[in-house]
Amino acid sequence: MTGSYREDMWWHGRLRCRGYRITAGRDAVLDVLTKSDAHLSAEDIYMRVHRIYPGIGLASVYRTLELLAQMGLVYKFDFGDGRARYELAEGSKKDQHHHHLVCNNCHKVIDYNDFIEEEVELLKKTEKGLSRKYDFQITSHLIQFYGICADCRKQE
Amino acid sequence: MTGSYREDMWWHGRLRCRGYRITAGRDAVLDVLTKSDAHLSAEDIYMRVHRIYPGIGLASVYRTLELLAQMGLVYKFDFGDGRARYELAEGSKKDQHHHHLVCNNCHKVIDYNDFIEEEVELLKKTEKGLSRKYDFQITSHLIQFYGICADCRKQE
DNA sequence: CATAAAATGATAATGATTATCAATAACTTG
DNA sequence: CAAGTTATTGATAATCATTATCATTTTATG
Repeated sequence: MTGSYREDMWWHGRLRCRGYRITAGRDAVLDVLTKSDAHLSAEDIYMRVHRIYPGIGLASVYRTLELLAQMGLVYKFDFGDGRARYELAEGSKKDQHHHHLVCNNCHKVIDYNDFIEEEVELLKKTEKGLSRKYDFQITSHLIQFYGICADCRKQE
Repeated sequence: MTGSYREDMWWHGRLRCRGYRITAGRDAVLDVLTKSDAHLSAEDIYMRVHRIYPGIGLASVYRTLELLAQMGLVYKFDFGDGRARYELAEGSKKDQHHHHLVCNNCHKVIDYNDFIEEEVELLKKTEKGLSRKYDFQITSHLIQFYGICADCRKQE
């Protein structure tokens, strides 16, 4: 009944309609991102993609991630360990909106979605106000908390 | 009447009590940070410090900034242009608490403090809740909005 | 299938940040 | 205040994530 609709192909239209082409490498990167739930670096992604599509080069992974981030399909984060981390934007998957708790010591990241409704509500309002006041077209936001995780506190 | 108290020496105690030494280089870096109101990169700071204290090396600027950030006297930001940006933590100066609006295109940064009271209030509450739930000692937070500034929108 | 344009892989280049290490300066103690 | 201990420094080499280059291969299209 569902015809030829493929759940894992939702991004094809998004790419196509902007003139980008569908390639095996891009498919593989998105596949890895869809199936992983955590904060992968470009190299993490490269290694995972390499297993299912050995032909891919690291540069293409970077290029794809850059493109997807530009399009808003992927979020790019800096958790302070010297390399960017990527995750699929929500809306595309089971994932719910969440923010991050980052350990300044071991750089571990905890996802949380407590208080998210209130946060998002306030952010929406703030966004609207800032947009008008500063004539700025806001497309996204970032909230993170920093500190020391339980494990790191024990060790000292 | 104010005796020998020097407004520009408030950080000496903070360093001393942790066993760090007061040096001309550190003084100069803090001086530059205190007098500047914008988002300087390490090299920006190096160049400005170099004018008043030519002996300093770039590595020392990096080391000092790292130290100050570690101590919480300085905030370190990533605005997406490939280099870290630093500003003096508030509390030390005229500066008021503010957050940032970052242009994804030209990487310009606008400071704002509209809605700050509400934001801070919510953050405080969230912080408390997260601390308990995840056994995480939170020391700071980050909020940024991203989008396209008015100038960049005109140009396209 | 032929064509034009986009995308790729391999790799060199870039550039911010860090590590190294001998020399120097800051604090401490007598 | 001199001597000693140790943190700090400057110069520079090393690191390493990310980008640029470019000849070659793929993709989409008619």
